[in-house]
Amino acid sequence: MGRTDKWTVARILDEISHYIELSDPNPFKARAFERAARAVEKLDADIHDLIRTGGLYKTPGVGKAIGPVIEEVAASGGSKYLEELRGQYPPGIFDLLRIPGLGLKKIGQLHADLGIGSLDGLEEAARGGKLSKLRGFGAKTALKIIDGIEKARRRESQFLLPAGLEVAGWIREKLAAIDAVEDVEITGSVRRRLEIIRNVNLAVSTKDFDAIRSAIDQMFDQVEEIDERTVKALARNEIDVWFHLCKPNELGATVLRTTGSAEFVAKMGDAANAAARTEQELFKKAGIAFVEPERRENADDLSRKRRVRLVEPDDLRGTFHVHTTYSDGRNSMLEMLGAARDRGYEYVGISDHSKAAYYAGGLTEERLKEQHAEIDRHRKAVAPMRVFRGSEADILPDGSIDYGSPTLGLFDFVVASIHSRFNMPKDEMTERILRALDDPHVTFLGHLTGRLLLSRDGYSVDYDRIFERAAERGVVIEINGSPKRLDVDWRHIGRAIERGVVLSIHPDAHSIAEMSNVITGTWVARKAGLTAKQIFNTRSVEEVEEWLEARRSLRG
DNA sequence: GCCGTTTTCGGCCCGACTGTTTTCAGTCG
Repeated sequence: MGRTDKWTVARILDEISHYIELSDPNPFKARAFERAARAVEKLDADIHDLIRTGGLYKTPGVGKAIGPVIEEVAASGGSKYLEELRGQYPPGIFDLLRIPGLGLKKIGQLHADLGIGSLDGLEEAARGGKLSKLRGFGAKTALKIIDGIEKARRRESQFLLPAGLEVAGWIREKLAAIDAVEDVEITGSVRRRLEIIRNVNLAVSTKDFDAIRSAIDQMFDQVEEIDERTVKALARNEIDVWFHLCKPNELGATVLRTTGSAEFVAKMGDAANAAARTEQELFKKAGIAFVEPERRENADDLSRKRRVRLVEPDDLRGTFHVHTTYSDGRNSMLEMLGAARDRGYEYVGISDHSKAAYYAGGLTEERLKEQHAEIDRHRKAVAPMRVFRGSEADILPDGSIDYGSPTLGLFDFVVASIHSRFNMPKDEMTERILRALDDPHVTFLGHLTGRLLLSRDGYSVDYDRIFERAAERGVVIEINGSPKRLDVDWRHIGRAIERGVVLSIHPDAHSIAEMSNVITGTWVARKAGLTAKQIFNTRSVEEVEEWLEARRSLRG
């Protein structure tokens, strides 16, 4: 058995905490497991070493009940206590959390009183008027639940881009190993880097269709033959995978046609069917300059005479908006700085949450001092990479920036974001953000709408007024590369550029792995047709320092 | 369940909102 790491331990403690909250009236018991999970995540020492040296029980939050659970998980990889809890509930019980307004307390109540443990069961009870019998469940709640279930069902056939990429990459690798396969290309909305996808598409060139079909049959349980050249299969994570088979000299056309979009392909006309082994060759034959897949949502780019070189991840020379364990990040300051340096960055901006973001472990002024001292201690170790001290500071309901003036003056940069009071009317929300943009401490405007793809709509704001003001005040607007945010939406970026806004690609990283969110972020910029020059963090460290210095002089 | 100490129970982390209440519980960030 492999060595259990601290993340496994934390995950199990979190799951136990969830189960406890379902049934235990004492909220502090569940919270104790959660706190222990967070404490384990933040451990510097190896968990096995800690147990051996007796340090485990000195960890704050670990006592005589949780301690043995951690020891068991570390030794065996599992927990009998957790197994026992799992046995008391149906396996899909936590699916119900996808319904807005339902938390663990209410889910526990639904299960205890009505035996509900799945979306189907919940829907039946809600439609049958059974919920009103429960304490705390009224008419509005029943309506909200029915609405929530409908939304959840619609989302069942939609996936975030990374899920599609993972499946597509895995299948491509398997297919490429088959002798009869000449070539295989990922196509469809995944190739267009659309933020939400419905299926995965692959174009497979071969001289032996039968061999490919039987290989696909062996790879999947559910396979459906649509026609002689098209096969549909269901991947493990429920994504539909379409295989488009073709002869080698048809690959160019098949890749083009199955990449889409439909509008783009239609505009290509007969050229889309030309014989070619690659797409590049097909474009050449048609006398059309190659259009990047990200730019094929509509046909506009086809008619352009010249193509611009779209920004690429390697163009980024640094980034901002990186979290650490000082607030809700999972990796330490040094680990995150190391991750930035490993990407070859000239600079990185650390920005943990501000103190109003209490739930995210926002930093008090005291902790801020400690953080700045730690940054100073690490400067040499990560040189020549430059470290900027920042904050992801809350835009408070009145549009002022958390911390206020003297403290804000300590930062090299500020990412101003909204984390509370999401449901303000559009006008008020717009005024709130406009006021934030007026604050000379603000360098970047963070995730503009606060949307969470497939789970939460963003708040409504007047984009054009925001873009105008940002341009006027010289505030850079963030492209948040987190795959579940991708905020601002690429569809709005053109309007920002027209008004003179500068954009910057940030990972909003809460772990080392999430530093690669800059890549997803770059795709957003590419979909909007942006070049490296239009992105703030393609600038050199000297240029960025100069810009930040100029901003500082505005603070008066 | 953990913690601390005023040693053996009582407190534990916030604030707004919503829908259900008639004084509050649950959700959410």
